[in-house]
Amino acid sequence: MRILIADDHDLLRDTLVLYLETESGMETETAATFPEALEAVRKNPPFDLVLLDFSMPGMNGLQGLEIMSAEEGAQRVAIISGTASRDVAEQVLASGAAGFLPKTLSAKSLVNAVRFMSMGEQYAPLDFLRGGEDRPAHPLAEKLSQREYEVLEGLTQGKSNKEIARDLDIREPTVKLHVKTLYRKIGAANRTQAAMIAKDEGLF
Amino acid sequence: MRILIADDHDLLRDTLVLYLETESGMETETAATFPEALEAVRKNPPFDLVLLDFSMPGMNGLQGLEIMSAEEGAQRVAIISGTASRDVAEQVLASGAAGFLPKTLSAKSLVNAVRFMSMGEQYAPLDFLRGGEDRPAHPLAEKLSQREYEVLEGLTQGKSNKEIARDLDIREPTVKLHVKTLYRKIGAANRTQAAMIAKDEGLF
DNA sequence: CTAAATCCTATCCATTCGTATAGGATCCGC
DNA sequence: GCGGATCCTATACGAATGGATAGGATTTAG
Repeated sequence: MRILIADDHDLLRDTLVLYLETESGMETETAATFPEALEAVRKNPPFDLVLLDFSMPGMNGLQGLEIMSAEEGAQRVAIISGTASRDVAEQVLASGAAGFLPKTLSAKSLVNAVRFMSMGEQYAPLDFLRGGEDRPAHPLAEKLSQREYEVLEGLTQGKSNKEIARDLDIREPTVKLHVKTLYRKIGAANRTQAAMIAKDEGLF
Repeated sequence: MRILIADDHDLLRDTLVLYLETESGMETETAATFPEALEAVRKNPPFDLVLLDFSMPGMNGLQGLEIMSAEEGAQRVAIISGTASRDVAEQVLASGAAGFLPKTLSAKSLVNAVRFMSMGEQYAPLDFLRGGEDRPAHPLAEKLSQREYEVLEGLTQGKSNKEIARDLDIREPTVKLHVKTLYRKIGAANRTQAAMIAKDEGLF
């Protein structure tokens, strides 16, 4: 069982290698950047499982996942992330990844997850995905209405009011109202601040 | 030697505990949130060193550091972070923290750093602080001129062009030019996107 | 049912933003 | 010294944003 661990955090790599090799007898290889990971997969295939950090140098989020998934030498690809939200996790799983692992997982759970995934299953911590179809119970998000929350999401993507209106199928003046009211609720002075606040709070 | 490790990433806590206890014979305690850490420090003092994750629940960046530093039971406080930039690291050290540890550190370096700090020294990885008085050698930041970089910093703080102009002591039209050119360089369509990109890249 | 709360829509207007365009200053390599 | 590149400044204008205000629809509490 060969595993490639790509993460720019040395600390995390050290841990994973330690646990996976000693406790599961797996063969591990590591990379600190996305290009390094790609090189490893091409020069030294095949890997049963490739673990990619969602935010590491050269990895453009989902884009890196797509590229790695297309590699011959990478049987299965999973994403590991310390900051990503439920939204991102769902996108990752929808893209056909073998799994999504938040860094809040314990070492033991992680080893189990890796075993699980290398058997061909798709893994994600359930409590991470739970919460119905609406929004997560976030301290800040709770103050916003459904619409305002959706508008805020558009803001964080740098969209204009017009684009947001189109996406949500409402009129632009309405969007502007929601924008203004959500500024008050979260304490932002303009759209950029609103987006930064949302980002800092870990929404989206 | 008693150490408190506060981080919402189970994985990291497991690692640190493992390394510090087995390799250094230190006594460790853990917490997953800032309030938990505070409680531990109050109920079970004293700790020779408290390691705080810069972005964990309840910790408001530097604010959490200040609060913990004021605690009797916390002899020394250090910050550990996976995303923070050089700017943040400098602020942390300026606030009198015992050290700043990026998560890109290897497990071995980290154990050494903890030992170093618990001897009363101030620690930070040199290559993290190096780079003179200008900007870090960031892949994205390198493409920007000094001015553009400064303007981008203002953008990430949600400032208006006028405010940025005042802060940098240049005219507003100039700011607008810098804003426009940096859009092209980093691939942003508007100021919010520029701010989000800068944030994602870990600048500031 | 009535009233309050919430959400969607809308108009008006001042400010800010984004872009085009252009002249002048400074520093560099040749 | 003389291009050439880079940076700062500036003007002008259309587009987008932010704020005030108000009416109608829907839901919820009493």
